[in-house]
Amino acid sequence: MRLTTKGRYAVTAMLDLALQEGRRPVTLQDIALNQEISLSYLEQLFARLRRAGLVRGTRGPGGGYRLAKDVDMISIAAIILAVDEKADMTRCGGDANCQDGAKCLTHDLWTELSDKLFEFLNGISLGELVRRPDVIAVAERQEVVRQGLRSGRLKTVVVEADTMVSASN
Amino acid sequence: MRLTTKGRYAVTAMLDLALQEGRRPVTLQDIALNQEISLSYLEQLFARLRRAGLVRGTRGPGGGYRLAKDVDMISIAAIILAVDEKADMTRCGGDANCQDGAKCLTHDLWTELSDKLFEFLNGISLGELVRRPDVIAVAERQEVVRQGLRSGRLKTVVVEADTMVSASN
DNA sequence: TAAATACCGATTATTTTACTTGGTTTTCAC
DNA sequence: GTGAAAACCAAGTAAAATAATCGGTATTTA
Repeated sequence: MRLTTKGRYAVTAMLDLALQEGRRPVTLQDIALNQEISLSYLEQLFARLRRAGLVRGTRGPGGGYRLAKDVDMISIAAIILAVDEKADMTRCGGDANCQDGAKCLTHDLWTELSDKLFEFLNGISLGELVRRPDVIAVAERQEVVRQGLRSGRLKTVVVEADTMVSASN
Repeated sequence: MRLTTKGRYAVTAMLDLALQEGRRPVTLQDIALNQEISLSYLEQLFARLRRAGLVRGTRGPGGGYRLAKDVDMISIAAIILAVDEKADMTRCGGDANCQDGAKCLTHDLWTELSDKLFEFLNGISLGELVRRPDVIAVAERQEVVRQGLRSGRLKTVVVEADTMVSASN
């Protein structure tokens, strides 16, 4: 189990998707603007997420990405594993024998810790994070900003968004 | 909160120290052989660990490193934070405002997740890992191997160690 | 048919990780 | 005191991972 900014990008992007489930698919362009990350890098990440069966992409105008499963069936661990390399991290080649034949103790201890960490992150789903009470309001505000970004009128729309929020509350 | 091989090196090295608490200090040379990692890189990691107040070094022959606190007072999280850079990972510069003035929702969600992860790793101490029942025996075997490494007779000593283990049980 | 999107592969730039080198200090044992 | 074993230190380099760039093709909608 590894956890780097790469994993963070993946998780936050997936959160982005989760926050808009039921609406139209989310484009990578959207996320790229949102997350301030290059479009092409996102494509690379989403290629992995798709291969891992976590998202489904639809092409053409109005297309984008949707979650491939229910938000509660997607764990943080699954997302991180999807974008990480083999995540070997053991240098003992997987078999529990290293150090010239003697069993590697610290390796075992690390593996145990790593397993605990996996279980922990595997126990947290996207749904769990997204269903927080205070999240909804901000999500709606973001939806407005998002539409603004799409129409290309950034600066002004942000201001409009602020007003519209107090209206929609 | 980040978790890379760098963190793993630090944690396993600290485990190495924890396993030998009460005996003579552990030299980085020892750990370098054990962990198959360069001595100088270990020095860099231990410089951070020392600055973080997690280990104490004593110079001269017979010197080495000891834990600066009780094994139960050293959390995995503390070790990882010690060797990591500032671990910013937010790209929002710490203040919770980003995305052109609108509050960054996914950033908040990530922060929350990251906090949970920290608490989790902060709740696990070196002592907790090291006190596992099956650990003791292997630790003793390792002690023999370790002495062998010091005397430079690696191959033979590993075989000896195996016999000595069955004797010492 | 044009535009918007996913999808793809190769290359490059940047950053981080890990190693190398060549020291100095401190301390122990002789 | 002298020599060796260790921590300590700093600068530079190599290797790997991360992130960005470029230049496309394939699909779908309007």
